[in-house]
Formats: sequence, C-alpha cells, structure tokens
Amino acid sequence: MSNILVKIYIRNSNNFYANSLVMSKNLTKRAEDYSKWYNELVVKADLAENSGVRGCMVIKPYGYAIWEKMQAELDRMFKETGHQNAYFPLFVPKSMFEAEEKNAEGFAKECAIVTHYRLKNDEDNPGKLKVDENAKLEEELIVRPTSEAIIWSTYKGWVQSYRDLPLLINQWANVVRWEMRTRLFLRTAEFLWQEGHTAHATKQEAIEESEKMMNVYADFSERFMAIPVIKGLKTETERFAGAEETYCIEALMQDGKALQAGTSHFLGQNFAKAFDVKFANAEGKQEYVWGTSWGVSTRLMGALVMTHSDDLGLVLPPNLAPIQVVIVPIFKTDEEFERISVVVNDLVAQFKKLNISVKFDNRTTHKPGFKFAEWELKGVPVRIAVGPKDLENKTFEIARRDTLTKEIIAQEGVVSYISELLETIQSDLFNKALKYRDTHITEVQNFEEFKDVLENKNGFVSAHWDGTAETEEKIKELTKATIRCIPLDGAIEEGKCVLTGSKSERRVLFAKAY
RNA sequence: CGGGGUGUAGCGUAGCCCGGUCAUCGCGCCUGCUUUGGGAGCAGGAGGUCGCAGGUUCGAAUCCUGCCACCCCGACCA
Repeated sequence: MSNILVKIYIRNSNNFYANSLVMSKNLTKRAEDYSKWYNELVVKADLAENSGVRGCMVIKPYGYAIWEKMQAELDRMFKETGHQNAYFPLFVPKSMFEAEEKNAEGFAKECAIVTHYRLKNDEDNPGKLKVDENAKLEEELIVRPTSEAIIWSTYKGWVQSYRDLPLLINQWANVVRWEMRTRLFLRTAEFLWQEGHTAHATKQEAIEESEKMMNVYADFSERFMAIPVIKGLKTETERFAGAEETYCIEALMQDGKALQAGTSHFLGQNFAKAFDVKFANAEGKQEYVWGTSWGVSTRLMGALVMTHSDDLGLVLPPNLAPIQVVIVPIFKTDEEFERISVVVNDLVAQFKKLNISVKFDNRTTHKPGFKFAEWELKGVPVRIAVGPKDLENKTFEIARRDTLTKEIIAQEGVVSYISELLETIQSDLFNKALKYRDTHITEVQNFEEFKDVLENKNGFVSAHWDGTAETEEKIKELTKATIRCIPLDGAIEEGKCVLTGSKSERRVLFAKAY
C-alpha cells in the first residue's frame, strides 16, 4: 500500500530511537505509546481537540452529542431519585471559599483567581490592551473549582426548619482547576460536570444519600456506558477535602491503569458548621444539617474511549452512540443509486419509528471503502451496506463494529433484527470489559508478588494493608500504585499487611491511576 | 512549578548544528478524465506572516533574548 509511511522517531539527546510503522490515516499502535494512541483517537474520531488555551479543550459536535446523551440519562436518574436542577454563580468570593478550611486548603493550589474587572488601552503598544490597575477588586473572586462554598452559603438562607429538608439539588456546570498537567477529557483545566449538593436532617439520611448516588453512578456506568466499576470507599489520604467519607466508583482502562469515574461524599456537618446552616427540629431545637455532594464529569468520556476502543478507532456502546446505525450505499450509476435510495428511505423510516438513530450516508463524494473506515473510526455500532447484489437478493450486509464481523441478512425483518443486535452489542461490550477487568484483579500475598504484578501485568492488585497512611505513602513511593478504594463488597478476611506484615482485616485495591 | 523536548500549509514532516535560489516531501484540498462490494488511479493546480515579539547581521526558518502553546518525566491531581 502506497500510503504506509515509515516514520522514525528520534528522541532527545540520549539517542533513543524508536521505529514505528504508521499508516497515514490509522492510529498509532497502542502498545508503543498508549497515551499517544489515546490522544490521536480523541482527535481523529472528532470528539475533541486541544484549544491552544492553556489546558482547555474544545469539545467537537460529535463528542458533545455523546455528552448530551450521558447528560440526558443522568438527569433522568437524578430526577427519578427526587433531585432538582438549579444554577449557582461561577465566581466564589475568597472569604466564602476559605470558610471550610480543609476544603479550601485542598483546592488552594489549583485555583484561577479574578483580581481585576477592567482593561485599558496600552499607551506603549498602540492597539493593545492592558489590565487597568485602578480596577482592582476589593476582594478576589475564585473561579469555582467546585461549588460547595457558594452553594452552602446560599443554603443558609434556604433552611430554617426540618420541614425545609431534605434539600436535593443538582447543578450542571463548568468548573476550573489549574492542573499542572492536563489531558483531553481526563484532566482539563476547565471541564463540564454535574455536582449534586444535598442537605439532610439526620446523619443516617445523608449517609444513605451518598451511598444512593454512588449506586446511581455505578448503575449508569455499567448499564449505559458498558463500563464495569468497583464501588468502594476512599482512604483518608485520597478522600475529598472537607468530607467525612468519600464513596467512589473505579474503572479499569485497557492499559491496566485505574480511573476514578465518579465520587460521592458524605460531608458530615462540616459545611453546615462552616456556613452556619442550622434548622429547628421537631422539638424546636437548633441543629446543624448533614450534607452530601457528588459529581461526575466529562472525564467519563475519556473512560468511554479507553475502555472500549481498538486500533481502528472508537467503539461506542449503542446506548451512547449519536448514530447507532449507518447505511452505506454501493453503486455505480445514478440509476442504481435511485433504486437503493428507495429501499433505504423505507428502512430509515422504520428505524425512526423505533427511535433508533440512523444515518444514510448518501454522499457521492466518497467511495464505500472510505465510508466504512470513517464510520469505524467514529465507532458507529452497526453498519448496513446496500448494493446491487442486495437489491437482487433482497438482503443487506450487516457489520458489527465491536466484533468487526459481517453477515448477509434478509431484508424482511431486518429492523427488529438490528434492534435486538444493538442490545446484544451493548451487553457484549459490557461483558468483554468485565472479563478484562476481572482477569486484571490479582490477589497477592507478599510484596514481591505485589511488585511483580504491577511491573508485568498491571491492573488492580488486591492486597492486605495495615490501614496507615504511612504504609500507603511508602507503597506509592516504591511502586507508584495508590489505593484506589476499599471495596464495599470485600469480605472480612484476616491477613497481614503486604508491606509491613502488621495485622489487617480486609483487602484493598491498589493500582496505578490516571 | 522543576527537568527535558517540540512549534515550518488543514494534518504529519525535511531543513536549523555550519545564516545567503531551502521553504522539502507525503496525506488532505481544488479541477478534469477513468473508477466505486474495504481507505481509488493518472494528469494538472491552489495553499505557508517558518508559534509570537524583540535583537544581532548587508542578509534570519536557521544565531541570541523574552513570551505563548503543546508533548514527556517529576511534583501536583476531592
């Protein structure tokens, strides 16, 4: 093939040479550099691109369509569990931000801060502007890295009696965290998310709420995104700043690294005390309310890409695919195209009745082979090809993106066949990812095994841990692996800490993480 | 924020060390003909303030300074 280029990457002064075969339009081979593969995939599949503004990305229409589907489903689930949407300000006055000390401290190093509100002409550089030093704000405004502060300061005015509780609010918004190293979808300086913030009369109710939302996330992730997750608790070091307990869902990517896919926090009375949110209980006594907060972000898009995709491109679960079925006509003459269009238009109408999103790729500017490759790159779950042979035999060629298999199917009843096929693909994708995940949870008994798994196999390592932050830190230093979570379904099991040999009563999951 | 690297057409790149017909090649794009069941072929053509701003020089993609953005490692990352 003429468009195979042999590229030689020559890196830095160490004279490190890495040769790689790169198809001009294909993706970098995954084994060589997973992160390069990931970046190329995100860009080439038309999901997002670097904006050129520090650490921020542009989400392109195709990527945003996926996000909208995720939003719609999550929003439905939130409402089903009694939550309402609201919106709070982007700017948080510094004094408000610092009210809950631990939370403020936790985010202090990654905040964008507004200090001025006006520009003026720069006399030294005609046509240029500069900050007007006279327009300095009395108090700086923090661009929200999360909204607990501004929301709890608002809740103070909303809660007086136990009759005002619970307060179950969600907000869809953008937040800014000035991360040192950014990566499309996984860690961008600005990202889109939803954050739920609830207030309750009792501790028990708040704990139940945070567990409930963790379950909502796990359910969404597994049923909708076909990404298996492990539900668990964060250790004290990994816990959200300002929370009493952090619940999380952890997913495993194809390169064996773990990704935190969502968190739900039981905040205790920390924010209620910081913002003085009190209510009169049934006995007329003043009490602080109990809080939770929970969120998932556009990071889930990164999880989606890294969980299912292969070297031909994106693989989207049918539930999330903006286009579930694409129809590619194969023809030589206008007359053939006309005859195919008649059949296809009828087919499209039938799909629409079943709410299956379908695209008839009737471009005359590209050849079928090009279209096949393009839709594969974009991850469309099912492709139907229709040509003269099919008209003659009353058949279609059906191709699955996930398995890359093709079959010839009679036109009669094809719509219900595909409707079922979409469900099959959805569950097959989940099962495939589940199998990968489950074969990459390795129980180890000692530190030698521990290191061996992390060096040679990767994935989750299930090991005993003595429960101390020092041991956790030491293990991180030695292996780069962190405790992803203390699994909720983990059995009580006597054992010895993998590093120190001290007593342990349950296994926890370690992994290298994004 | 520390260390290293990169920035040349929409994308990927050669050239930089050693300043002077060096702006190179491939993909893509446009036009025409032939093609169309897996990323078409041939012929012709368009497209670039060499990241930005200064400086050195008769002359800068090339040397120097500053800035911006991106990549890798580390630190950081509820």
